[in-house]
Amino acid sequence: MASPIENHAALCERLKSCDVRPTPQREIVLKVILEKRDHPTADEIFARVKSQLPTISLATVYNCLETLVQCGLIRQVNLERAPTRYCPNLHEHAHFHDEQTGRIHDVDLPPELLARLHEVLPSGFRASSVELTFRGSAQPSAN
Amino acid sequence: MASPIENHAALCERLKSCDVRPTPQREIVLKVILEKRDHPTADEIFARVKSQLPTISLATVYNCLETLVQCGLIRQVNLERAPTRYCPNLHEHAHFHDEQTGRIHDVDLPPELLARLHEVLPSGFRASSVELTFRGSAQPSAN
DNA sequence: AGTGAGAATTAGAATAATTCTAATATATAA
DNA sequence: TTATATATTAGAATTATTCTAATTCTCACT
Repeated sequence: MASPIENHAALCERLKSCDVRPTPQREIVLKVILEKRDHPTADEIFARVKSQLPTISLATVYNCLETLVQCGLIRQVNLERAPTRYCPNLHEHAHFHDEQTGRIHDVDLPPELLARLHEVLPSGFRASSVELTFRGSAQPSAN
Repeated sequence: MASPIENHAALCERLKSCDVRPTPQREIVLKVILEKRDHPTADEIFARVKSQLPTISLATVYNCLETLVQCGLIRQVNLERAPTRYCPNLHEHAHFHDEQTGRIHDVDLPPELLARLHEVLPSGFRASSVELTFRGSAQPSAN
């Protein structure tokens, strides 16, 4: 049902393919993010990782997250002034921030719409990434 | 050339029309934001305001900014983990964050594109606001 | 014009996410 | 195996922002 459970070898491969040394810490940080399709904060990730590797420090979690974001294995989501959240979904997508519940939902972005977005840029502007965030409320229609 | 200089009466009117008490502090905070088309941080606003009202405190600047954002007289821009910035431009627009210079540029959004964006939301999702941010570099073509 | 009640301002302390520091441990190439 | 660069660690430091509690102001009503 959920995303496939990444095993040790697969996780190492992912890291190595990005020229990142596969340390146990990085591996577990990546694993806990991939195995749940939510948007945890560094603190939440720290808690999840700690249950499997109790000696890890928060600073390491931050270091690992920075590395993983830099090499594109996870994404970073910044909403308002709230703590940074991390996102396993690498497809092009927007975020919907439900103001009632605080929950974050992924919203798929059709490629052609993404292309349209880039077209609004004045000449001379080249964007390497776009961030799109909706704020509002989601009816619990049939979730 | 720049935006029209708001005088005392006009600024008061703006505030009153939002059911906000027109205090000298709010008036000057609003004024310094309106009179320059950039995206200052609270600290920068504090500095600008202080030269005209040296007794103002940073807490008041934060309070004023919160009030002005809430009543829609200015906008808030959150980029990455950087300090919140404030924006006098109330037209629908996106932000382009130049990674080289750190500068923020406003990018106009055609209303029909804005409408298209709302269409990607699954049924049951109602967005009250959209935030669109590009990150990249801007050629200094003919700025 | 004077007054009272609620609202705004103030200085400084408190908070909280994140980054830094410097010492120790680990991974990998030679 | 060993050297070297890289990663991890605990805790201190930083920094934007919020909170606190005392003071001052604004404005509706006399």
